[in-house]
Amino acid sequence: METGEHQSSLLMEPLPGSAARPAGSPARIADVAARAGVGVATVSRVLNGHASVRPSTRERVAEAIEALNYRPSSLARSLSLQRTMVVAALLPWFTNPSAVQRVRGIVDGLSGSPYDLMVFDIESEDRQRRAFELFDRGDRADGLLVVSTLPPEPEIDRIRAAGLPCVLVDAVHPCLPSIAVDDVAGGEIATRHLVELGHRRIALIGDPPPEFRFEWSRDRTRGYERALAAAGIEAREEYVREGTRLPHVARAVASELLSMTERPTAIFAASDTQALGALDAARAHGIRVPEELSVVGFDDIEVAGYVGLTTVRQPLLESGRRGAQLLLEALGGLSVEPLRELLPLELVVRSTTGPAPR
Amino acid sequence: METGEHQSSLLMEPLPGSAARPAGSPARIADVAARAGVGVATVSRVLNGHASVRPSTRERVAEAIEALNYRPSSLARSLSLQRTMVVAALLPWFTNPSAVQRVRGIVDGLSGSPYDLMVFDIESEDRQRRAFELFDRGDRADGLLVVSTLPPEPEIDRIRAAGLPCVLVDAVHPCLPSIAVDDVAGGEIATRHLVELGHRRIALIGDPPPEFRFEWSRDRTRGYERALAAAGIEAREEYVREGTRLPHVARAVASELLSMTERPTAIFAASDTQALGALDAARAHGIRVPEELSVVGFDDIEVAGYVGLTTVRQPLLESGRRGAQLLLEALGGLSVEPLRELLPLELVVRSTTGPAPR
DNA sequence: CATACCCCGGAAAGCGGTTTCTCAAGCCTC
DNA sequence: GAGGCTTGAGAAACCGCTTTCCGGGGTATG
Repeated sequence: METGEHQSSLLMEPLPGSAARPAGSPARIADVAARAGVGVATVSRVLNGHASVRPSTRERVAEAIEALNYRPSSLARSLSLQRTMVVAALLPWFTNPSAVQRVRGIVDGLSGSPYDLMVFDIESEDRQRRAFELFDRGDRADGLLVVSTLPPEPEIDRIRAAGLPCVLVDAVHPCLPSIAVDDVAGGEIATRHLVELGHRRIALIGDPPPEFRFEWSRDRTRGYERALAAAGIEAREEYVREGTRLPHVARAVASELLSMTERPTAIFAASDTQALGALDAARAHGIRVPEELSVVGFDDIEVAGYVGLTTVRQPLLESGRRGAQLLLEALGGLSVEPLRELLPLELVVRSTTGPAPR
Repeated sequence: METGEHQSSLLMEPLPGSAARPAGSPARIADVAARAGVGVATVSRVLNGHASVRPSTRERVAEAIEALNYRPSSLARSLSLQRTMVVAALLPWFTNPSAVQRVRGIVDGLSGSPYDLMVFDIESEDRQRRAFELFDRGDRADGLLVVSTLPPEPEIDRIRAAGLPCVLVDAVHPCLPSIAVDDVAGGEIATRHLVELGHRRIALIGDPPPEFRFEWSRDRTRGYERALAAAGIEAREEYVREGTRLPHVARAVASELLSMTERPTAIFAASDTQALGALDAARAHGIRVPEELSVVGFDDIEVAGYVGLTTVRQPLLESGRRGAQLLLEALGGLSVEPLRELLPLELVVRSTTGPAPR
């Protein structure tokens, strides 16, 4: 008796055709094949419109697919094909206004292409690690857009080793193509504007030091210092502050500045978000803008227009679009050199800057 | 001679250990196993901390992993495990402010959980179809959050058939748990506010008819009509307009309203975005707000505070957070009934509404 | 000294597809 | 009517990992 089921395969084989599976689980290609009375290869051929399948056979397969409400597993498909038709965008703080704008550009640049976009948040160190674990082998996505952050060095190695196309947006690395702006120049433009308005006591609110290896805030600071030097103004350490972009943090930092005995007459914020915090703080202190205090931001996010914020505009949307285009080219087989592409900056003067108070 | 290589496997086997592969491709588990002189099963055991592996063996494997810079393919892993540790959020217009806010809530609700979030845009019909093709079998993500849209009916069937946990946010369906607000009540609140200020000629700017099976705009319209009826005000068809949320569209629609011979004294916009468009249009027409025109929005997005827009606040962030929580519960094995959870609404009066002009 | 048991670790069977290889028909031509 | 070519379709290898199953070698026990 026992020996009767030694191999078992012959006994089990006939079953899987119909209701043999846990019932809850979706149909597999084998189920379809069984129902249509053909081999799995044929079903696959029908699915992918490959080669020649006799119309009558195709019909039978189509019916089986319909009847079983079958849809191939995109995961298994990707594994087999070594291709996902997905590109991933990895970005920290992906809910902040400028990031959103870049994503919008990416969506735009990808529209019409056969690739789908997956956006991945890497708010924390932990998520960052996990994001790269998911994507750096290139099996979850065919291409990567890394926005406003730099992958850890080992990840860069892995990405290059895997031959995974990757474009940086708002970040720069010698080994990878990137879309960015000249942050030093940007810092200079903003600061020079203030200098030309007669300001001498100019403060700066920057981002905290490189979490996520994020360096542009430092570059903007360098531009700020350079512009001050050019105007023969002494850079005062106590006028340079750092804080995250969280609204209340930015406000608190600005508030400190405005509480100083010799308070600045102008503030250059490394982002519009922080500039808005500064405006808030000024209002709270009863300081009039721009009569008593000038504020310049950076980015030109949508709100900036609404509140009349003077700012350095960078083409956020364009950066995403361009990054997507570059990535598509790389995916299309064109070899993209680690080119550093710079987008233009532009001072947008609105109503938060004015002549220095005398 | 020919017969010598009949099976080939014995001849080929020894090679894959080292440089046999295309060189560009990342190491596989077999490569690690070969280098460590163990079987793949052992490598897997080491990777997953499973069962007992002799320390010395573990060490050898670890070295091989290190040397080859190996990382398991998350794709293959998911296929084998039938689990991805990823939840997907599908949403249309995911770059619009209220959606962003909800996503922020989702991120928040998921933080601390072992699940990663993938955000997927379904701007167009096409993308929507593709998104569900990717996710409805549950092999790309373990759970779904569908935001501000309703999956097509066949997709809902498939999702349920696959036993894929799915929570709706800002949308309602009898078969799925959902987080939403009472849009009818919301429309009523906004409109009643205007009525109480003495307005009689109250216009409405709503969303275009159900693309993506999106119905709340209609509900808000119903609330608007109900409030008018309650006040004994005749609903005038020409005061009810529709348009997308694109800034210039909203502005154009509002502009039409403001050009009417008997123009409305108040506008209720079905979203803040559209309300902002209306404010823009008013400015262009030289119409003072709120003296000559009152405007009420819906959502209370961040900008609303900055520009002083009166609006009906819905807990955007909370909706995302709650949705994520519900999904996590479902993923944890708790059976979540298709419960319709309603979040509270609140009128926020700022400076764009005032007494009707006499 | 032989037997039982435990600890390790290898072989192999999935997971759900795609694709190559191979072979059986069917058709055409000479 | 036989041989070559095309067409159609199944078997099996493969994508890269997990896990079950099973056997070999060591130690403890009778």
